[in-house]
Amino acid sequence: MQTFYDQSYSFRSPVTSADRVLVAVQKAIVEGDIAAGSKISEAGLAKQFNVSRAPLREALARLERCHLVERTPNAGARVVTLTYEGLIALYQIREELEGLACRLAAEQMADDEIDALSKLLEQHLENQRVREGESYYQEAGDVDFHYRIILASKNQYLINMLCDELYFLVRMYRVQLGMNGPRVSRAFDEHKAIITAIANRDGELADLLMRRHISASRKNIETKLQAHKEVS
Amino acid sequence: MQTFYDQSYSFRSPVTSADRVLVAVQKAIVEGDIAAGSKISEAGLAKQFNVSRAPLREALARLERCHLVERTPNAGARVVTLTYEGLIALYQIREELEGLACRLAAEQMADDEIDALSKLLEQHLENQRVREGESYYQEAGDVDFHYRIILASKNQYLINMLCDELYFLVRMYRVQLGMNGPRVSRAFDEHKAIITAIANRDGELADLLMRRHISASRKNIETKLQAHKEVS
DNA sequence: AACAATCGCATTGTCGACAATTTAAGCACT
DNA sequence: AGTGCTTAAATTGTCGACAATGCGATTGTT
Repeated sequence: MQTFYDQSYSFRSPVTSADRVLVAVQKAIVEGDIAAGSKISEAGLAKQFNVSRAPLREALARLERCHLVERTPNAGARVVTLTYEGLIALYQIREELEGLACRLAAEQMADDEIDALSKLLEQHLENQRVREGESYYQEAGDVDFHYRIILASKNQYLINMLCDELYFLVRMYRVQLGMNGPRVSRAFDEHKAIITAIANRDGELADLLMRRHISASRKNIETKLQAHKEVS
Repeated sequence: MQTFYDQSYSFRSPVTSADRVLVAVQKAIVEGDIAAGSKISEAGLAKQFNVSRAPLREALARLERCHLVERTPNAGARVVTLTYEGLIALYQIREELEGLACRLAAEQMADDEIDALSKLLEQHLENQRVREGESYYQEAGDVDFHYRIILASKNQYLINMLCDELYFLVRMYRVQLGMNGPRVSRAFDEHKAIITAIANRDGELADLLMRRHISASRKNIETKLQAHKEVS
């Protein structure tokens, strides 16, 4: 599938070995293969990926940039922990920035881009029906949907912040706490409404709908996080 | 003067030599001592600061993080150039995020913090009267004002994005394009109105006023940038 | 003279070793 | 037993050298 990921920094094809290590560790953290809250050993990871510590440290710096690890001088790096406060803080910002992205997209998106996005959504709906219950496709589709709108905003800082700095953390919450049930089909409807608003060049409405969409998504994860806390 | 800068990453006291190089190069870029658009030589800068290339590259990675340099793999780093489009994009985001910060501050700021900020503003007004025309103090005062509100939001991502990632670029536009004239005294009035709204716990109004304040600031710099372009 | 390919130089990416700092284990002491 | 100090191991920060890549000049061809 043709995506536009390469327009953002994190999704360019990895050219250097630091790039390769980055995407690998990123995936490992997001999917929980490297446990949340665990300490990261530079020597250990370097050995594991057959690189020296130099490119690994470069990767760590970028992981810090997208809030997946926290580093303290002379003490090393830890994988972040998923907390209620962090989730709220993260989604507060997403509401503002993605709302803005929608407003800008409604103004700047070309007609054929809107058509393409609309078709993409239909396609996702098909996939969803076929692969009922498998949340992976929904996840990828949702990400793709949000990405396209963000890229359509044409604001380089907005693109950088959302696609490179925040989205991996968003995915980490989703992957590790899950998203399922009736929320999935509702998300589709909300996506459709947003596209309609953009197609009508109604930036204000698109903004509002996106904020609600994200707010609803947050509430869904909130309940999961609550359940998760009660267990542990 | 007691500031709260140490709560954000960029303003912690430099412990490692990479930290020292970072703040030095940051200042040099913001103040134009390293020209905008110029290429950065790793070996050259390393020699200039008497460090090896390792900590310098760490510093470069952080400079990229705060959008002061742009790196391309195997080709090196360039200092960013100040453009009209970049200014608009930057301030679009500031409006959203600092508006949010104001809303959160109005909800979460302690009464004595509000008093302190109010007193700080009076103090700035005094300094402003004494040192008429010198924009440095105004600059520092404005930065301090915005910082306190951002920190009061208690949102770690918001604090990180605004204080660590965007503010150096904002300062670069201000320092290199200047801020002066009647805008200075108006900014004071706008600051006062914002504090009043926060003191009244009116988050919605504080949000609106901050957006307007930033919008006005943007317009001011826009004209400077236009004049600057016509010359060159 | 314009263009293409090749070569050489400069710059960036990576490595392994050393220095500095933190952490924790061991020991003395209360 | 618990607490504080001392010391050793482990980890991070830094360095200088080498490898790989990109850029520019030179040369040869049309």
